[in-house]
Amino acid sequence: MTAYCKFETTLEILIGKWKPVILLRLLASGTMRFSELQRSIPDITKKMLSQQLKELEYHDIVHREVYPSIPPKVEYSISEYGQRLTPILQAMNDWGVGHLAHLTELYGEERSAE
Amino acid sequence: MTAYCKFETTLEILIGKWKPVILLRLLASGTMRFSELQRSIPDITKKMLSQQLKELEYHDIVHREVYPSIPPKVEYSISEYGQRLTPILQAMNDWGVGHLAHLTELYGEERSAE
DNA sequence: CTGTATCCGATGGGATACTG
DNA sequence: CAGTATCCCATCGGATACAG
Repeated sequence: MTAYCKFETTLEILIGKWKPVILLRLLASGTMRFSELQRSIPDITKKMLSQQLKELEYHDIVHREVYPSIPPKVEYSISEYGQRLTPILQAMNDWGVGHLAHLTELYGEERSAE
Repeated sequence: MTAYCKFETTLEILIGKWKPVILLRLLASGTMRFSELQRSIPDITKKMLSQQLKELEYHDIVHREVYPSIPPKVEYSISEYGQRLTPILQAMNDWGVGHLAHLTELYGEERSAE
């Protein structure tokens, strides 16, 4: 019974202003350094990037590889386990694309951005 | 290009403390009155129920049917368009259930609720 | 380079009272 | 019955400075 009410769990893990774009970048590029991610997401601050990555890492969706060199080098990637999320992300993306069109139908072009 | 980065859209529509449980109730029961929904979700306030329903209605996921009687009667249901979300909700639910088990594997029983 | 700490304003959601 | 209005607090996220 309670086992059938857990899509909030998925939602909670994906919630966070920058998690979607971080996931998208990592899915597209495979592996990225901290600074690469930061450069590829112009408006994100180090604090938020670090925080959101840490949460994704806790949930084993993102893998963090540290190279103990000077200067430090840290690489992020989608973990093997995290790959299992990609069909859902893809489905959500497809629905989102269609939905923006649907909103335009309903309310017209000018309000579709709401 | 930009058309491929819209799963945030889906996320935004589903975000809201009570939307998942509202959707679940409506999916299970088909059609429910405002007061039925409120009774079936013990801790929700009228303000939040009304607000979250209004947002779901704006996105054409929930249908609102008003019966102009005294006392007023309003029934809510998942719209036809909204049905197209259910495979995603189901997929998210399944992933969520599996993920809670995964967290238990990773961190043990006592931390799986985090 | 890869972060953490602090402060602070914006937003989300709860309690309560009021209304058509 | 089915909401809305108001106030208030907790959490989230941005700016900036500091650190290993």
